[in-house]
Amino acid sequence: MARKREGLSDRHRRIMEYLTEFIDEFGYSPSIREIGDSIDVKSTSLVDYYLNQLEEKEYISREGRISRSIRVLKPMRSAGKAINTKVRDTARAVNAAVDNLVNIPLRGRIVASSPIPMPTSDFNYYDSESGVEIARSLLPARERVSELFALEVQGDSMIDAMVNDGDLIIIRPSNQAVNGEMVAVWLDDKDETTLKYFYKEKSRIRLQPANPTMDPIYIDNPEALRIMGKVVMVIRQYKSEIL
Amino acid sequence: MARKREGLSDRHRRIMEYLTEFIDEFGYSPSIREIGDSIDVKSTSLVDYYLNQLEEKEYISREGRISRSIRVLKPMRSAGKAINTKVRDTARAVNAAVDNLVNIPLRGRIVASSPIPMPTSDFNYYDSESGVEIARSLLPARERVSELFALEVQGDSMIDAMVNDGDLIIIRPSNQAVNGEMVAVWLDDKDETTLKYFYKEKSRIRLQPANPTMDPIYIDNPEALRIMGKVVMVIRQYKSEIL
DNA sequence: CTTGACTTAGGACACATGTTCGTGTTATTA
DNA sequence: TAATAACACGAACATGTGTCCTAAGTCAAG
Repeated sequence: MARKREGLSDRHRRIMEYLTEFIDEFGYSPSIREIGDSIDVKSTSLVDYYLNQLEEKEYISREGRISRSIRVLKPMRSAGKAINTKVRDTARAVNAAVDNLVNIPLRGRIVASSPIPMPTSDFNYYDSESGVEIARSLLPARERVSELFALEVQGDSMIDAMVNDGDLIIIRPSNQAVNGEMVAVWLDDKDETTLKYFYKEKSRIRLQPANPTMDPIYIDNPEALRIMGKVVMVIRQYKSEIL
Repeated sequence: MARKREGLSDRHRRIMEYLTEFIDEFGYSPSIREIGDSIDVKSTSLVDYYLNQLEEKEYISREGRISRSIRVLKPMRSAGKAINTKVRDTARAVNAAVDNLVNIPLRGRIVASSPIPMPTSDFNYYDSESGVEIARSLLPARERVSELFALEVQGDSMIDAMVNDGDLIIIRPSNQAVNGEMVAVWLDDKDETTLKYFYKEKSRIRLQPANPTMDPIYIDNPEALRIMGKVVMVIRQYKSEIL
């Protein structure tokens, strides 16, 4: 059993999954004792102990002395067993369809100087990673939600794409693009990932920065460019210190 | 006082509004006594009585003996009209939607060269259908959702705030700010609205652009600056032509 | 007027639920 | 090995909270 102070222990993760699913199903949060049962912990104080840690790490929030007041800040769904995965996925898909809510897996960070971490062919990489919840109404009508994934931008290297440190970008994997689409591309010669508007011209490819004050890049050799996916959305959150 | 068995009485309506707003704001349902206070009813039994009627009419659902387990099936806001027409779906779907999704009114466009259209003191926010739906999990924990509104940015004039033409910005009205917060301010001398990080220094105010390559603006006279609100989120959508 | 359905109060009651304290156990580090 | 921090249990406690019983006021119809 791990004893490090950083990160979440297995118990923390199971609690987060239980909370996420419980609230998703019933619409209100479970009691401390119910949480205890779900992770085979007998004493309410221990659950309280874990909940305080989760609150500390800002995975949940709750109001003192108020029953069932837990709110999940970073939803976490269980990967489940291989068998259950499909069921759960369809269940989630159905839910999402009616719900208007989709959960997009957060696949890590993206730095300009390295390639985009793509989904390993392995499919149940939903792992107990936290995801980003998006209202379906914000996405294009027929977007294939199940393919989407999210990345957190690290560093200021994409300011010419009007993307800032800490921004979330939501991407649909694809190795081709239509003119005018915002794509994530890997440039061989520059050894970096950027976000640009894609335009195929007669004999070259033009990559246009989102920032209108900046000049386009021209690529003559189509081999030197690898399209990783299409950018569907960029989300920037500002957390206020005090409320 | 009406005595018809059909329809909702004024009290019913007030309870529904209270429930809708409370759950929208806190993410969990109020207790019977809290509901009682909100409509000036002292006895819990009377509230229970009303809640049973509302449950009978399928305006809410709740679990026996479980605290704060009320779920709103037909959301109702102060304006009086119910929003969302797709409420006829299964109770569960609606619950999830109501709990996890918040609808933020889209109040119009914002141009750098004109002040931010603020909420008319009048309370009928929810009149227009157009709103932006956001998963609650994307917002700060205790954000007072009911105050938020969204604006669509028009023009390229805010690129130094890393905000593009067509972006949605979500704002919480406020006339003051804490150091480090991203605020929407109106600058008297420049006659324009901008989004900047706010820093109050000894004798002046520093407005720092989000774009790290750009220089800050210094304001010596605090009167020349009007804080309109705090920026909570920026959303940029890329619609792809073909799917 | 009488009846009965509906509405309102007040409060007792049981138990659900968050909090806290004391104690013991396990792992990490000095 | 000893010390310390993190983890774990159980029980006592206070109070939050839903339920239910009694009683009474209000209004429409017979």
